[in-house]
Order: sequence, then structure tokens, then C-alpha cells
Amino acid sequence: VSTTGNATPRANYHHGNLRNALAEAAMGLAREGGPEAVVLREAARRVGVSATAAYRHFAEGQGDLLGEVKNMAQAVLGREIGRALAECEVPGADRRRLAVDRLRAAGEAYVRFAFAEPGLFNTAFCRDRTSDARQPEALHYRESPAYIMLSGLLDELVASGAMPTSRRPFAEAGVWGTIHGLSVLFVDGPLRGITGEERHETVRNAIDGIVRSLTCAED
Amino acid sequence: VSTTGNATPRANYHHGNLRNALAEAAMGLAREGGPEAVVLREAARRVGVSATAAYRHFAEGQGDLLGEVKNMAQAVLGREIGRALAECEVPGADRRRLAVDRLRAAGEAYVRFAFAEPGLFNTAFCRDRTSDARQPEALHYRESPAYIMLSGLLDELVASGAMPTSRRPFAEAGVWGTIHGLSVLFVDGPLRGITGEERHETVRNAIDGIVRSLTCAED
DNA sequence: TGTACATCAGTGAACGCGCGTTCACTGATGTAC
DNA sequence: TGTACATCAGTGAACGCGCGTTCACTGATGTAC
Repeated sequence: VSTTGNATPRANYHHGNLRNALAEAAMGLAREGGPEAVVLREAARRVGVSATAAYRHFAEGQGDLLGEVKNMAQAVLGREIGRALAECEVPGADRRRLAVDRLRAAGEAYVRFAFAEPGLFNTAFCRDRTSDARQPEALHYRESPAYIMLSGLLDELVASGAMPTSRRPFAEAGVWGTIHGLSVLFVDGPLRGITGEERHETVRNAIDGIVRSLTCAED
Repeated sequence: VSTTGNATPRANYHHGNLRNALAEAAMGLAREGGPEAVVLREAARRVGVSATAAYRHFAEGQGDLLGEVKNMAQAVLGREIGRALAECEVPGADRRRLAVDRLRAAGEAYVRFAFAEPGLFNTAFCRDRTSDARQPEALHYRESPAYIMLSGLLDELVASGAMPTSRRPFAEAGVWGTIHGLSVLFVDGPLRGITGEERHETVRNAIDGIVRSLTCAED
């Protein structure tokens, strides 16, 4: 009843911000069981509200809810990478070295996230009726946080002189593919069950390969 | 009733080889809709048999059936790569060139399969109760056709002198990750919807990167 | 400041759906004598 | 070669489950006068 400085207008209307509460609960489901576990009824149950209530806030029902969770999961991954990059500001290093270190840090953060939060990782990249229908053929991957950050890192690599401009076009896909592929193989694929030791070594080795392929002299 | 040279003993007992028929039908489901579409009841329906009948041939029920389909899908992928390799025997080229060409052909075949048969591709790498339970922590990825072939190709690369031995350890994961990652991003991920042209260019570029990272001079 | 009314966020029961699985069964096939 | 019997591969009805979604509704909140 009190309007104690809640950011949302209309807070404490009935529930307050049911939409956020449902999205948060659904995030929990995604975290625990991946996209298939994002079940509208269960999210409502966890919030303590009838399933019907969700339709006030997610007009399209379950599809809408999953779409929201997917975006949130992508955002979390982006934030995780961002944090790794922020810790990467070694002042002594030269530009080339720094650009390489940052790419490495981002890649490692990506795989680390996939491994630490497999449910969210899978949700971030799941098929999703809502966004599929909205832009059936459009390439909105450019809006994905991971892609944006990767693109910037490659630009840095070129700007620092570590990587020749001729290799810049299409470079995103190769790097993203490698990091994403390793993540997928570790999380759900045939490389699941590998030890942490081996996993780290494998990732480090793969990133070495990426860096080498981007920075080595022409042959 | 006639025992006309059917390979299977007991052929035409009641149905004949119901197990194979169910597996084949389930492959069709996987092809059309991925692992979630592998539904025991529907497979039985397609074969024209009661759902219960399936339990005679897949004791654990749906999990067993899915496991079988998963193996079949992996085998198809392996066969597809094998075919691409078989077409790669250019007699004029030297060993180094040949080894590189073969790796490239295998990678392209992998992505091509993923794109042509997304349902089977997803099924080949889906989580699967049966095999997960059977070897919870064991690394049976070494038995996967894709891994075996990749391993051999890398050996050829070393043997031909194109790739230094020092880079051989852990090399599988990086290459597999790249190819698999691109496939996943194309099939279900943010790179879905890309044009065939761009896709080919991207794959070629990524494989160039792999080859460069394996064969370039130390820096 | 009070009151009538519109709106808006929720409820709860019910729907149809398709799934995996179990049960008691039946009828064809194979086999021992 | 016939016959009684065991086995084996199938049937069909039924179960419980949980889902997404719709429906008519109610009671709190906001608003016009």
C-alpha cells in the first residue's frame, strides 16, 4: 500500500511486478533444466499465482515467456564476458598483447559460463517460436551480445596490428564457432564428462589455435 | 511364410523385423523433428502396430528407441564424411596437399550434413538417457565415428609433414569444436537464416583458419 | 470529499491433447514326444 | 507324421501425468463528476 520509492509505477497494485516475478521464476526453471523446463504453469506455481495470471503479462503465453527468458540468459552471458574483459586491464602490456589477452579472456568466460550454467546456456541459444516468427529470415545475430563483443575484440586485434586486415572479414564466425562448439560439446555433447583439468587444457589449446590462425605470418 | 533368402533369421515370424521397422520409422521422425519428435507411439503408428508391441523389441521403451536412433544418426553422419573423403583421392597432389584437402572435405561434409539434415544432426548429438546412464562419466566420445575419422585425418596431417607433432595433442577438440560449432550456429543458433552463399564462404574461411593454425610456422 | 462506475489483475475450474507405460489377453509359431 | 504344449509377438483398453489454453468470474484499484 505504501509507495515507498519503488522504481516501477503502479508497484504493489495487486501483486506488484508480476511480470518480473514470473520471468525470474522462469529463469530459475531454465537454470535447472534448460529451455524445455520453462513451463508456464510451474513458473506461476512458484510465484504463487494462478497460471491464468501469466497471460496478463505475456500475451502470447508460454512462447512469450520463453522468449523473455532467452533474452535474459543471453544478457547474463554477455555480462559474464564483460566482467572477464573488465578484469583484463593489465597496464604494462602493449596493445597487441592486450588485444590477444582480451580475446582469450572472453573465450574462456564463454566456455566457463556454458559449463557453470548449462541450463541457461542452452536456453540462450534455443529455438524460440517468438523471435523465429518475428524475424523469420533476418539475421538478428548482430544484436546478440556475444556477437557484438566478439566483433569489437576482433576490431581491437586489427587495430593493434596483431591481425592483418585481410583476415578480418568473416572472422567472427570462425571464432564464435570454435568457442561455441567446444561449449556445446562439453555441456551436452560427446565431450561431456571430461575432467576440469582436461577441459581447461583443451580450451586453452583451442584459443591458442584461434590466435595463431589470426596473427601468424602468411604461409 | 516363404523363407526367401532374408538375411534375418526368423524373418516373417509375425511382422518380420519389427525392430528394424520401428527404428526406421523413428529415424523418419528424427529427420523431420529432431530428438523430441522421436515418439514411441508415433513410430508404432507409422509401422501400423500397437504401441505395446514396441516393448518387445526395445525393453526400456522410448529411451531405448531414441538411443538406437541416435546411433543410427551418428552412423549416417560418419558415412557422409566417409563418402566425401572417398571422393578426395586426387592422384596428382602431394601428401601434404592431400592431407589438407581431406581435412577440408571432411569438415565441409560435416557442416553440409548438419544443414541438410538438421533433425538427424540434432539427434546424433542429443542427450540420451540410455547411453548417459550406461557410462555416466566415461568418455566414449572416442567411439564416435566423427571423432575417429577426425583423429585419423590429423594423424595424416602430421605424417605428411604439414603439421608439427607438437601441435598434435588436443588438436581434435579444437577442430571438432569449430566445425561442430558452426554447424550448431547455422542449424539452430543465431546464424540460422544465413544464405547458402555466405554459409559456404564462412565455412571455407573457418577451415582455412584451422588449417593455418595447424600448419603455419611458429611465431 | 463522496460516490458511481470503468478498468484492470487476478482466480479456479475445466477443456483437450498426446505422451509413456502397464495390464490381461490372444493367436500364431515352434517344439517335444 | 500328428498332436499337445510352451513360447513368443502381437492387441487394445486403460492408467496417470502435466502441459497450454480458454472461460466466466471477482474483487481491488483508479477516476469522473
